[in-house]
Amino acid sequence: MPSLHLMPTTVQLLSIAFAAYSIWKTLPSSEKIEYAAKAVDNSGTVVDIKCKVYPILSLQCNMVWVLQQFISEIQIAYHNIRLQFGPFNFTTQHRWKKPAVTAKTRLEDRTRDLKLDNLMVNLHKLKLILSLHGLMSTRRRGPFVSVQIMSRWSNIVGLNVPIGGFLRKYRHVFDVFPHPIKWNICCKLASKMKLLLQEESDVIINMELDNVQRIKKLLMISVTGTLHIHALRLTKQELGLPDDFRESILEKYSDFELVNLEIVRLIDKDDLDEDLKVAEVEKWREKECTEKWLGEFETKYAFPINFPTGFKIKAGFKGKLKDWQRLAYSKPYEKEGVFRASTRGGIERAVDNGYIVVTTRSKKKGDVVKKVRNDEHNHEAAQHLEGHPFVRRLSQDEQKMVGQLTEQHMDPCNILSTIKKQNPDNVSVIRDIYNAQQKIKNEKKAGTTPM
DNA sequence: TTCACAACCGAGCCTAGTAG
DNA sequence: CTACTAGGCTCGGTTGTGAA
Repeated sequence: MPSLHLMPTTVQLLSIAFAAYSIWKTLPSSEKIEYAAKAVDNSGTVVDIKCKVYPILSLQCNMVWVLQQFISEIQIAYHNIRLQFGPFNFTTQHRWKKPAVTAKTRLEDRTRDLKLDNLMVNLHKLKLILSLHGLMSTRRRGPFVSVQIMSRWSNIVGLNVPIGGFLRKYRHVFDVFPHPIKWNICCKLASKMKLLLQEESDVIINMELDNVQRIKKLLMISVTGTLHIHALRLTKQELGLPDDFRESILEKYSDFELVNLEIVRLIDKDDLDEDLKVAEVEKWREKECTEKWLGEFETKYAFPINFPTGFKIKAGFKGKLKDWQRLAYSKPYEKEGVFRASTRGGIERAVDNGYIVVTTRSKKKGDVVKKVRNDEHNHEAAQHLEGHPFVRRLSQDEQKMVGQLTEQHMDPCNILSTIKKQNPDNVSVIRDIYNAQQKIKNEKKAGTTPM
């Protein structure tokens, strides 16, 4: 059946059929057999519906069957009067069902990278297991924990299935056994998993020198030459740093200096090995130049790009990609001069603290929006984070405060300044206060709506 | 028949744009 | 400054499918 938004007449047809059905079902049985009615369509035209609904058997008189009868009759009627959209009814407002953006259409539009999807699923499982292991290792009584106690950790680790099933599912990780004396079910790490954890900690110890190089490179990229230790802590898993990297690396090696408890600095940045200042991508570019005979113009700012399986390349995409690959940007180890980000091809490209920033323009009704949000994208390290909605988010206490101050009829701008006074680190903007007020109002409305 | 996995689907949250 | 809404995103539950 065609979708409604493509067939506007179907909307009218169905609405008239439903109207006819709602009258028909209230009629006594004797009048139901031969049913005649007049329905009025959206344009005001009266449509005669004569329909024989027979035989009156309960099985055949269900809603769908009767509606089918009406629809076929109305189709004939419509054909006869030739109701069409046009000057006759063009002043009336028609609202078509807009194409729904559902998970289905989203999935259809998306190019799935199954490898990455699987990787993320497995990573999620691994994190769950590791957080369970972390909780298990905090127990003092021994190398095993009662499953009953573990079941209380479901909320802590974010487990949404019963713990018993989860432990049984990963038998190679968890060893479930009855306690020899108490006979309650206990759990300990399987020997295979213990070996894996030991192997991982050995690898981390052996990687110490690599980790030193890695942190050095990060500090070289940093515009100020310093890094927050908390930032390193947040990415320690990705960087492969040990838990005690502050003591075992930052304090141990004389290349680093702790400015204070939370900031680390690189000593004698200029005396560093020149090889360290070469990004891996430069090696790839050199290879491209020599192996593919590409010019410097083509490869100077290019990056290796891999598309997920099944990625559909649209017409003109390759050309745009080629243009984008040529856009200049400040390289991470270049400190001299400030580069002005180009806006050629509707795409901006710049390096922000060592990360590549790519901004594509939003499109509306097929036209590219000409507005450039920030023409000077290349800038020094952001001192304020208002541009990032995540850091602007109000805490629960602050949201509560917005609610209380709104009830006291305080102006949003004053609410904002009050919050900022209480918490000088707060980087929220007036927009966030409006949104918070809107949210509170919606919550109140939902509470008063009779269900 | 059971189990694991992939695909599907919709609810809900949040941000930001826009008209008035 | 408010009200409304589009769009992006995540999450959790359900359904379909194929292998053991």
